[in-house]
Amino acid sequence: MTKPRSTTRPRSATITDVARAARVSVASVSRVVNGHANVLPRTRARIAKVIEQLRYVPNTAARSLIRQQTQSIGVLLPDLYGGFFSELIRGIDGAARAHKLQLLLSSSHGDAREMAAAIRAMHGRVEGLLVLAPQLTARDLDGLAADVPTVFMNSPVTDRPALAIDSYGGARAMVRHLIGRGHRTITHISGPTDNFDAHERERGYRDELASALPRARPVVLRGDFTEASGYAAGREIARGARRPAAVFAANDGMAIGCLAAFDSCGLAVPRDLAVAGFDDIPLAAYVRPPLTTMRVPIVELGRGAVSQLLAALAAHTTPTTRTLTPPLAPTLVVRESCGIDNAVSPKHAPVSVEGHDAGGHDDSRPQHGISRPHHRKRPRRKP
Amino acid sequence: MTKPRSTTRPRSATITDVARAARVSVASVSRVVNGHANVLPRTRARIAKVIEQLRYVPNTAARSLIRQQTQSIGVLLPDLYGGFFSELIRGIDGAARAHKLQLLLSSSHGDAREMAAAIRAMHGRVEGLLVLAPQLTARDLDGLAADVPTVFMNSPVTDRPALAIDSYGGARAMVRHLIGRGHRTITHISGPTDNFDAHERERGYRDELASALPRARPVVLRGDFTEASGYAAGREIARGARRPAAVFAANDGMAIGCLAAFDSCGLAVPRDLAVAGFDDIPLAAYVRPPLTTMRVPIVELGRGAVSQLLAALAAHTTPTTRTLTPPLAPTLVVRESCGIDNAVSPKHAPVSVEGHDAGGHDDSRPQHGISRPHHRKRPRRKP
DNA sequence: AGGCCGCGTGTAAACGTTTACGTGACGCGA
DNA sequence: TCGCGTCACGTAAACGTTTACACGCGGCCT
Repeated sequence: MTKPRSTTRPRSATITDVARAARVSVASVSRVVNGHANVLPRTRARIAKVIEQLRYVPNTAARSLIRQQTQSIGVLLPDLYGGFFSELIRGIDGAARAHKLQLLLSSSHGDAREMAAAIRAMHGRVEGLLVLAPQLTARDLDGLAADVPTVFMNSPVTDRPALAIDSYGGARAMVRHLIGRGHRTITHISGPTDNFDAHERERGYRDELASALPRARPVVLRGDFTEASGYAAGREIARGARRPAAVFAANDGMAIGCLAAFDSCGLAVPRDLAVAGFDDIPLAAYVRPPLTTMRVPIVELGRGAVSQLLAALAAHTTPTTRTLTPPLAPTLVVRESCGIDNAVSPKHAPVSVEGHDAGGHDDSRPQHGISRPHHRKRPRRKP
Repeated sequence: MTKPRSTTRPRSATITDVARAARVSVASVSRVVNGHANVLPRTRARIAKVIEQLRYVPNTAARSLIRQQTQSIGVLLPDLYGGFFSELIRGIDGAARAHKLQLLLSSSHGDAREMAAAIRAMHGRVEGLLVLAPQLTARDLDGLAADVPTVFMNSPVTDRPALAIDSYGGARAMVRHLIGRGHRTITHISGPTDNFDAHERERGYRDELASALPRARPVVLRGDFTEASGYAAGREIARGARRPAAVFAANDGMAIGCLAAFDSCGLAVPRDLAVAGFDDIPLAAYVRPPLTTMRVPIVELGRGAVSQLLAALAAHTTPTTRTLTPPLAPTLVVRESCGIDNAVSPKHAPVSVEGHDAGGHDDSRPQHGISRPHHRKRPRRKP
């Protein structure tokens, strides 16, 4: 495959090389590199020139070793599939970059053992950890990353720093909305059994239903957050004897699968039944009909987690203290999939009619309301 | 926010601590840690026990320093928005994990200067680099990561190791397909001007059109790979005087935006006109109508790039040699958005009718043809 | 004029590993 | 019994930095 022109790469220049070439000690070079004040201008210039010539870059390992810090944080995710994770990483990456931190990424962690192994592998490489592990129980999490500062996201931890989306409240809000639109029978498509968010959303659905419509019976189909599982659930609903007035899926992917299933069965949304999702992934505004959903501040979740981690690090504390950061509230985004109000023009640009919190606008996420390319913040680079 | 129980974290155990506690030298501890043979079973056991007790983990920085290797690779992406990147990272992450490599991720690099800065920041932290920079020109790329082994993905490099998707060939295949279905006027929605893939796809469109329909005039609307820009282009097409028979968007996101626009203008796809995309992102099968597109082996692209990098590293060579790895060929995936053949059942599960290369199945990507949740490889963990 | 301070620069220790080499004990054949 | 090889283990150098401290020099104050 490759032409074997086997050129052995030369060892790159060290601080000693620079010192020798500039006829100074390594200390002075170090001072110049780190921008300390007490170096004579002409000495500094001479050293800088040599650095340039030799293309010297300080060895990170040596620096980490002596300084006892790595300038990087670790991110552990269960998976990378779907719109949620890329948005989350975008948020984390942005915040990390702003603080000049490198990001060590690791995904696909099923159970607690895999997660523990990944954490061990990061030991010493990172100052702290960001962990998203909704599939782990409180028991699993207990003592998991005990000796490295860690912020858990969307996890059932009670005694460690954490940051979560208010899935429960969001689900209640959505059910309330659906009931407010007159839907009396609402079926829920839930996420994986072992998933904390899935559990919270289902709980919100059940609670709101019980409190607002005490006589209605909850109906739950189990999915796994994929479009395919939503599709399967949709087929089942369409075939079923008593078709519900509305379907509330625990995430947008399943809602979209559900839309596809209904379409394939000849059911029209929202005419025959309503469909709602959760997360407001970027594509939710572009499916047909546009999807009513709960917008989750994903990018903020990432940013917030980084901030919290930095706070813990700055305090030089073992962050075993429970932070009181309130969960991030999702906001209702009303689109056509649940029926459109008389007033609102039904067939126009995929503009979101914002719910409660119109102020919670996330400026780092591509807007999908505005359609002209030149209105966009910055052009995307890849398909 | 946090209860300020300011517990200063104890310095974690070093190899010296272990050696002292086990009453051996550091050398023996090192031997045990690294699984060398020449240590007596009972000594080994004693040391292992102490390691356990002290929860000793070798300091990565020190190890990197002495071994001159970091066990990690860097990944540089222009952005993280959209289904393409998360799939790519999935592929890279999987391959990296298989080789016990850590992943250092950095995104949002607009121009060559930002990219160079990011590369400098990774110097010494990584063994090699994976760079996806379709927005950089050959000039920009020249000498960019000169002293660290690098594999470029989808970039116009000629003298460095690289791995690319055959965007040009894919575009030609898609146009050929559209023409084969009888469409005589085909409009192209292209990607950003400065994007290599966008350029290649447009070139493929133009060339195939010129060769198969010499009398047809190419029509190109410029987008930026976002759904919003596809939506805008779709509105423009719908409003235009001479509506084309088909629209070929340079990626799926724009095609989906386009579908939304047509729907909002009362145009039916594929009845009134056909729409095709590129990439086959997971959601392409779930929009209405399901999207005909070119499936790009994204996960393989990631895996392949890792393999190539490892090969370069193993050879201890400066990989300034041009690898002859052929570009990865996309495969045509025919769905309903371009009209369905008489034979094929039009309204059923969103099954893809595979094009040429039915063998090129990617087993690590969630299948969207199979709808039952328990058929899935593994459950997804997060919304 | 002598002492002191400040400043630029150099020396060397330290960070936590890995590993080449040395050392002593032990077994075995001559 | 002596010599040699093998084996377990220890000693210390090396990796490339940062930084506390030492040092020498010049200028200012008394």
